[in-house]
Amino acid sequence: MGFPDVGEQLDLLRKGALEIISEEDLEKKIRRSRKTGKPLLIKAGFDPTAPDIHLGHTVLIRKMKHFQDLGHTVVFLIGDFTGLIGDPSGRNKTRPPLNQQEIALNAETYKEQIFKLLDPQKTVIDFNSRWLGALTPVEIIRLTAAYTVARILERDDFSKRYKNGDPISVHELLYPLMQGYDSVAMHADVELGGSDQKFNLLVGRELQRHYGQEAQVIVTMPLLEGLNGIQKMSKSLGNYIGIHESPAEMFGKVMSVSDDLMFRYYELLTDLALKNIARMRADMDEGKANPMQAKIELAKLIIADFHSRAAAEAAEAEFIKVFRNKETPDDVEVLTLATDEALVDFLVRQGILASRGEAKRIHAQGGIYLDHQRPESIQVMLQKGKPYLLKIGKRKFYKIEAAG
RNA sequence: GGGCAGGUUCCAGAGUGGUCAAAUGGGACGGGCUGUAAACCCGUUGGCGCAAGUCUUCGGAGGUUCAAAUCCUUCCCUGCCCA
Repeated sequence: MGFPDVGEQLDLLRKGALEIISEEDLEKKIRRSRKTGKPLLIKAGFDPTAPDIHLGHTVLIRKMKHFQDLGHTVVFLIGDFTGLIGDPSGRNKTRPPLNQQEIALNAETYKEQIFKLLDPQKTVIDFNSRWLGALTPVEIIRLTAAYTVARILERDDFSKRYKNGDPISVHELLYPLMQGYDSVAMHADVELGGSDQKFNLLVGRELQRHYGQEAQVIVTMPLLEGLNGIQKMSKSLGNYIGIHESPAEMFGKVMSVSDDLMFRYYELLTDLALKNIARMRADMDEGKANPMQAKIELAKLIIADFHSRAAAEAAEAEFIKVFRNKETPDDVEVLTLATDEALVDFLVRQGILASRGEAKRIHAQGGIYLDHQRPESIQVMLQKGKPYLLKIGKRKFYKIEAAG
């Protein structure tokens, strides 16, 4: 069995990609691989410290899957060595080295997550410490000689930081070189990355040429905006949807996205064809379609990828129940009460609210409900043995029951 | 080694002796509205206190002053320039 034809491959690979440098090179490589029957080697690097994949990462993983579906070899590269540096986005500092055990553990977690999209049989997992850790100081010096400071400072975030007078440590300059060397060591044909990786990926091309290899093709994917639609989705910004999250959480988070951002999510997080998405948007603009319904569909598609269709249906039903019909959800966290206690004290002691001040504020704003009523005062005594339904804001529900 | 400029509340960023728990923006949270946890509008955003008020906070440590985020000393960190 051979590979699909060249045009077909290119079409799929182009979908959603921001840039392919260069398409001619890619076409050439695909053509050759078809002729020789040898799959292309696709590289995509991941941070070893954060095996907590969110939807932002899946944009890239989905593209890996496309390559995989076409019969190419996808290498999920864990940057355990480059992780010591931390990609110089400005925020990251040098990280404490992870030990073997931690790395192995993180790798396992990664597998469990990425295999929701990728085929475990066909995915190669590798670690760049295998070759980077084996480099001698002399080899490292030779590597650093292959590139100039001025060129590294061209990198967008370096140049910004440099102009702003923000600190740049020497080891950070090594990051692009190290990542580029990975491509050399692996003889990568294609490297995938987010658009913020473009510079690093290009360095890979140059280093491969420097070491006498054919340059890799780079494919960059857009960065997915986070839930607030402003910054990119990231764990540290707290604007993400993790793929391990419960269907209910995913559903709620998708629904909280603005209608505009919804289309973006459709584009990057589903396999829906672009023209269908465009039609959906047009229908909505003409008032023929309802954005809420489309958002519900999106949420269901996403949940089906990481959980199941059934879980998606259940999450929808629950959402409608709670937020449209304003009923109480099925699963409510149960808290226990051992003795009579004033409401405020209970809220703070349980860690539901951070302080009595916060409790007071929220109460004053009408955000505390006890048995569907806004209590006169947060000093009301909760009586042991009596069941209560507590609601904070629109979406935090608790049942209070007697202890034991 | 020398000179200069900086380090502020979740983030960005004002403030340069009292009127500062500290402008403004972002984020977050609460309310209203709604077909959505969209959009939009309003409000809140250090602790304790019903409140008046009080305590802690502006890189660290000391000091001056009735009074300091604001002045001084020193230490740490960052940037720039010179060597």
